[in-house]
Amino acid sequence: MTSLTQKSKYALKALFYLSRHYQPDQGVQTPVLIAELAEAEHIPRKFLEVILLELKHATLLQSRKGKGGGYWLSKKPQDIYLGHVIRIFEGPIAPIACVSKRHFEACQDCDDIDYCQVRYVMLKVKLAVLDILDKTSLADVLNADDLPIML
Amino acid sequence: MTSLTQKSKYALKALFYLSRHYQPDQGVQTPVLIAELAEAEHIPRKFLEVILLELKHATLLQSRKGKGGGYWLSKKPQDIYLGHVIRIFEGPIAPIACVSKRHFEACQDCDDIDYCQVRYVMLKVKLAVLDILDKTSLADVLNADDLPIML
DNA sequence: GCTATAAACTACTAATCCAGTAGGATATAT
DNA sequence: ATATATCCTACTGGATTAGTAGTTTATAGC
Repeated sequence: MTSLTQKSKYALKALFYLSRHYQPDQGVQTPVLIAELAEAEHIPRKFLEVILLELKHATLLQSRKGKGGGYWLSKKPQDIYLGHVIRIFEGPIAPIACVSKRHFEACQDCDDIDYCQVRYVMLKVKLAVLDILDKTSLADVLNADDLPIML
Repeated sequence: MTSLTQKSKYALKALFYLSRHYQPDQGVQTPVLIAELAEAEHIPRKFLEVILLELKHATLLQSRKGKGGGYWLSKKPQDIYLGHVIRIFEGPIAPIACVSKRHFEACQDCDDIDYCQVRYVMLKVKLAVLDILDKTSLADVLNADDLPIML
């Protein structure tokens, strides 16, 4: 349960990398090469290409082709939320479709959706997850003061 | 992300059903037929067979064959936690293996696991989910006073 | 002991998703 | 023109999901 795909993980790693290279006080950003990013984060290059392209189509990134080209964030790291990123690659963040707001779908086997015990719990899970992912930006994580992680 | 399989959902529905049929003050429980459960909860019968068997092997259920046979809970609904059930069917409840306690595995692409931003966030997600699933029993849900659900 | 009942078990399948890869097309700077 | 670097489409092998089919074993009642 609750598993993150490699694709989403790579996307987040790429965005964190680009966030670290973000220049706050300049309008124009220095592009980062796919090749550089792939090597630095140990992401298969061709796979990363596809991922960055999807992020661009989702308007989180901008790019330029040819010499001096590459990718950069289209907005500030504090304005990019993890929930948004994950939704791009994995669709709705809901353990079950009947608790999704925008992609709601009722279970075929459900008699009374308002009293379904499974739905009751999964709604709580969803809200707890969204409370993290939709409130945490790339910048929040980079500036976190409770690091290193201790399990 | 965070998606529940049909199998887990059916398992939970079956357990809630058996909880409703649990007789608190008696040592001996009245068996419930697979066929009855399948019809009442609209679960494919053969699939449910497999599911109940797995729950039995996980010691959450007991059963008897032949006439007068069926399935019943091997312990009280207040002693069966949702996290346990979900782990039986889906394995570890962790968005990524590097935040799992018992099934820990490091990412191959990770340079410094203690400062990994992805891991940092996914640990928070995991803790939030476990805080619900490992603290909520079947009985807790059946006795919930915040029903019906309002999205 | 025979018969009906009901769970137990093994093995298979079709469809979907995941984690990439291959190869060429297009845009840009010099 | 040429080198550089992104853009785009299509594909592949493996794993997982949601079941189904068919047979075997245990049990209760007569």
